[in-house]
Amino acid sequence: MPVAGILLVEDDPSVRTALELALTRQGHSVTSYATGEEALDHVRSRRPEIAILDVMLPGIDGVEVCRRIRRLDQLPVILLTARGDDLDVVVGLEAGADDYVVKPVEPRVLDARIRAILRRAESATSDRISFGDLVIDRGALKVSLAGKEIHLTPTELRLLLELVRHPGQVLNRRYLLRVVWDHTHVADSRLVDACVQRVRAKIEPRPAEPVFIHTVRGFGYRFSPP
Amino acid sequence: MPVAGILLVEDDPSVRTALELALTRQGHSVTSYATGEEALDHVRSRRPEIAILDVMLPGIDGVEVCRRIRRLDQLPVILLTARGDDLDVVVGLEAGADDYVVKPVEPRVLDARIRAILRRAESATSDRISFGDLVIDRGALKVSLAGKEIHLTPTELRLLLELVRHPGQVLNRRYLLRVVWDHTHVADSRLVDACVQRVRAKIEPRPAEPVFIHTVRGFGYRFSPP
DNA sequence: GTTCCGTGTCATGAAACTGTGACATCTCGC
DNA sequence: GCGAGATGTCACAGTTTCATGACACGGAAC
Repeated sequence: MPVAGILLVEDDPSVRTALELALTRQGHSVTSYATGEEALDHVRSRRPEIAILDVMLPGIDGVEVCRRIRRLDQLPVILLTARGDDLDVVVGLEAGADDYVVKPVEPRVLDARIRAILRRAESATSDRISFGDLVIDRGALKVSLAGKEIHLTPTELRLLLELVRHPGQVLNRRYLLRVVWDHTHVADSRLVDACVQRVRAKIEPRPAEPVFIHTVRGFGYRFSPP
Repeated sequence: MPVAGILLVEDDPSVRTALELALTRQGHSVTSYATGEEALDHVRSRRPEIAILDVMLPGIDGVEVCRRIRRLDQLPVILLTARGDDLDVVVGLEAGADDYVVKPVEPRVLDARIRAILRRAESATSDRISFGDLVIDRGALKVSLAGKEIHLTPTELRLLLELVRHPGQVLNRRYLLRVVWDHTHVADSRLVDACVQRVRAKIEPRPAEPVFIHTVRGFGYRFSPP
């Protein structure tokens, strides 16, 4: 795994120092700033591999920094949001963030997310990803199973792609509703379940015993290759 | 450290046997083949955790096997190359190998490389913590003991995660009721105890003498690794 | 208009989960 | 050793959660 050049933006000095220290210990090379302006300069001149932005910043806030970074570069971005601030998540993802992490964050968790995203960014050069018989072509938006092409509807495809984006991770229904469907939906609904069933019916050899999309009772669904 | 399912491909029977024996002794589970074709079949059907490929093979050579494995899966690959053959190394890394080892190889060295790569692969996708034999993956919401996956129900999992979040600290029943259950529960019941008992039954080798979740009489429970 | 497709909702039944309370067992102070 | 209080153990039924299939609605294609 490559040692990453990380750009960290966090205005609280104690949090910033703590994170910088922790990430350095994990083997990353970190540069940190307190404001978005400095960070944007850094992106332009130094080309870091990944940016970690606190959402609440003086001056330009983290989401706006994320948006401007997107205009400059394909740099992966992780947003740090205050606990339970759902709105931030929606806006952040819309601004093009690759992931978000709720503060206070454990260094171990942040490190895991960084590595996952870097790995994802690495493998994103090839638009095709395969899990055994299942091949997903993200460029052509085509899915095939054992060489045979499978037709997925737009919603089904978005759901599958979102699950595949986080292989092995459990994604809960609220998150899926927000990301796969648009913003405001009734929380209590079996909509996600129904869509998962539809995808399973198409990609699972035996939908009753799924090998790709697993149900995690009480939490959500997890994509993990057989 | 997890016991790895290793796929070994080496056409020289004496080298193959020697390596297989050595790796098995180090605690790995090894399957070996003499040709790339058999190996690819194995990857498709059995999903090993890591592949070790000799570069010089009859039929499809090791580098090509590596390339094809890459198309199938994100499986880590170690290439075995003959001494001093620089060209192989470059080609091998281009084919997507994670590491290469020069023959003749000392089992101890090979084992170290294997463990390093597995550790990397492990921490790359998910955040997990381990306490001895007990491994808790908070991203995948999976718990395993001595490599064997353990199924916990939602409440059991929430309880365990809460205890693990505060290792070494005593958490009282009122606190656990509030955090793990929804605050609307009577303080005086055997609820917490029953749930702790259920978790113990699953993760403790000998539930009667717990090594993970300890009872602190009069106060509550404490998670502390053995 | 009609037809077809995509999608959200709902009813149903099966399976899994969980609170409860009775009772057993343990621990500690005496 | 005894007793009281604390904790462990267990079974079971009510509840929750999910899979499944049917259905209705709206929009796009024709």
